Amino acid sequence: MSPKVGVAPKRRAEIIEATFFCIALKGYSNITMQDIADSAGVSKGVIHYYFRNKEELFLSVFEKLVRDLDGHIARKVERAKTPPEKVCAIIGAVFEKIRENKKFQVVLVDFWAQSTKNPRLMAANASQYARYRHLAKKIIAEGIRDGYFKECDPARVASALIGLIEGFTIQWIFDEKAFDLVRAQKMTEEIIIGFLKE
Amino acid sequence: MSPKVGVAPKRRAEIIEATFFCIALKGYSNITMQDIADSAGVSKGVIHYYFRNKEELFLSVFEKLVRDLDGHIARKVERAKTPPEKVCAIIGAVFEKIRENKKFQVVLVDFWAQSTKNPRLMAANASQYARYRHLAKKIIAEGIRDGYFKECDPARVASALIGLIEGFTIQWIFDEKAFDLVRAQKMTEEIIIGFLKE
Amino acid sequence: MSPKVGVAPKRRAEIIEATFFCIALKGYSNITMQDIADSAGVSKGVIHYYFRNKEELFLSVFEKLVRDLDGHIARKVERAKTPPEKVCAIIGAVFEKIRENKKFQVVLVDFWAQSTKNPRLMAANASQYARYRHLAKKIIAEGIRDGYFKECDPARVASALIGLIEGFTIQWIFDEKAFDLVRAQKMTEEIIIGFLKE
Amino acid sequence: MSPKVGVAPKRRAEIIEATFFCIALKGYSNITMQDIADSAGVSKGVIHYYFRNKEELFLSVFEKLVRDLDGHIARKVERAKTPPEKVCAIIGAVFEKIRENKKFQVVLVDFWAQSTKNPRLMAANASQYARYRHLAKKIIAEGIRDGYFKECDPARVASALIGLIEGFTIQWIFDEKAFDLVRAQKMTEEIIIGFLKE
DNA sequence: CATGAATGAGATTTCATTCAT
DNA sequence: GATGAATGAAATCTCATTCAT
Repeated sequence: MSPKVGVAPKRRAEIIEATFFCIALKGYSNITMQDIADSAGVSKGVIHYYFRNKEELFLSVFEKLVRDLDGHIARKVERAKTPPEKVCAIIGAVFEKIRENKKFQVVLVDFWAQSTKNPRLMAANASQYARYRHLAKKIIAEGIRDGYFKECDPARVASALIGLIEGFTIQWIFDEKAFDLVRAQKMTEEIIIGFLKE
Repeated sequence: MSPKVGVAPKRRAEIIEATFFCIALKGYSNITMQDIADSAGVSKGVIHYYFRNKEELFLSVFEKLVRDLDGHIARKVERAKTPPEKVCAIIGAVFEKIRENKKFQVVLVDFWAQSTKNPRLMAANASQYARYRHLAKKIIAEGIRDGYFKECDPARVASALIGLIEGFTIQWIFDEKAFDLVRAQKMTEEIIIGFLKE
Repeated sequence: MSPKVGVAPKRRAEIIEATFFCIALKGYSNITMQDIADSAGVSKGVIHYYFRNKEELFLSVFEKLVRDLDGHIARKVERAKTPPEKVCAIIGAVFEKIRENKKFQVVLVDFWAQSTKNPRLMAANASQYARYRHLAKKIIAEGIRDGYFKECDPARVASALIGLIEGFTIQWIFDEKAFDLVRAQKMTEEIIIGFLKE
Repeated sequence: MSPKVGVAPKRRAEIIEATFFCIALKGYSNITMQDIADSAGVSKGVIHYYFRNKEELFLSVFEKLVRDLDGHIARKVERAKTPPEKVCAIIGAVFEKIRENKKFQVVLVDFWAQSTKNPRLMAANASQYARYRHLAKKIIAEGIRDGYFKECDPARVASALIGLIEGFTIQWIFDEKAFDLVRAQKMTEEIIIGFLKE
């Protein structure tokens, strides 16, 4: 029957959210704990009460990011029926996420850069992409088996699929006006589905 | 450019080289001027003699990086004769560069991340990709005109080409064993040339 | 004494006990209230309920320490009959205490060091040793009067007695294997009684 | 021909000296780097320029302390001729040091207390006393061999000698007025030499 | 040209203490 | 009585930059 119980998880989430916005705004290594505290509307001490240190906090932000994207992709893929639809679901899920919140990709790139110094982050990045490739590979293999796609190496096409998505979004965050993101998404589908169907 | 150019270009180049290695090793925002001084075998003071400040130095490193890659691509493209060969020259140039020196891409990603905070870097990144897209677009347009490629939007295919290259290399730096880079290069050619030839 | 005494003496005693163990383990100024709370199995808040602040708590630990040792010595001395036996009782009491619990001396040294900053502690330390010297002096004077000991300055021999005990135990806590504590005790008796009997 | 060369060792020594005074004044764990900086008349940064961190600095202070005392004892012992004179030289050296600078012992006790937490300090303390015991043991053994002292265990008497010295000085720093330090020194000689000669 | 000692602002982190529940 | 979330002051440490020599 202790007081304030139940506040903790909410407060944790708030701090993670605030940190996400700060990273998007100023970049991973330019934020101070004070920035985060101000943004979350709490005192500096509170952040260390919930997170052992800066690295722990940032890792939590990254985990939430990945969990969100994973969930979004999974839900979209689940709803799709045929393998081609599922491939498009993956593509659509990522492009949508970026389109609806450009910060998403900005923060992701920041995490990429930090992984040089942080082995845990490096491993997390590696496993994230491995997971996406694995998902894509499974769908493509299924498509080949069921006659939707031509005979090819599913693993390699999976890498290309993930690569094409990331490659487009990267270019886009540096220059939003370079091309239209919706068209980039269609182009991705066209190229990958085109390649798979012959 | 930067001040005091011409005083001792060799020393300048050495410092830039040392900085490049340091970034690759520890990441942009984890290096100290002391790290760089140690790596270059000079005193801390001397770095400030050649570069106004840390940002100036890092920008010089970035400029050199881009200049190197630009030159490498240009030389390879020049040697190619037909548009398809030229497209493959671009692909080959980048993949080769990464393969021969993984640090290259690592440092590049680091610069990407820093551009959130640094408008000059953001602009430099944007213009780099714009330049590559422009080069690719020109070649593709030429290919369409000369009947090598099917009718399509050269700009969009150019974006896809650059995106696919970057997407592959990004995945690779997180996990070298995820796939073979030479095969990724072939896959890129296959997908893009396949798409262009229908 | 301290406020709120009598509210729950058992809880108070538990906290003092836990604090004693923490000091022995990590040292006076390296412990946090959290350490103590964890060790006592209570919440941080409760400590401040029983003790105004950290200093008050630490002083209580010191007081208990001294009270324990005083009682132990008094009981042993009381049981002894002749002055030489009483001198040996003092020696035996302290050595026994240290032997049975090395932490005892470790914590004591820690309190010594803190007295530089804390006048109350300084006074407490001074009075503790004054008390022991006084006790020893009284016994020695009695021994001289009753013909057990040769004519000498009881106060000075008392200082030497206390000094020899402390000097041995100090060396021993730094290196248990330097010498055997039982033999050190015998040596103390031999030297002091030998000196007193000429 | 670089400037300011030669300043470094002097500055290092100054900081060590200032730290020593601060410890004597406020105690090991109550000093801040700012206190030391102020006392040394330099900026906070300078201290970290010369010493990696607080622990490193404090260890340097301790080393200097020990080095000073060691040298002082060695010089006095060297000048003495017979074993009894050498024993008195050890006793005199330590008592003199404390008498001429009470801070010496205060700081030493502080280091003792810190050794609970710091294994390096613990080892240093242990080795310091082991060294003193070894020196005393050698002298006593020599004295026995040459007929100056009665047959006895030199190691145990050495421990007693060191113990008696430390025990006296400890009591004295808590209460200067408890007894006269010169008389304590004489008492130490009387007791130890008395014991050794019969 | 070159050095490296010095600075000082600012970052992370710790922790005794308070207080609403 | 008891909890643990919250505070904020203060401590350690880092580091780009300056500058006398």
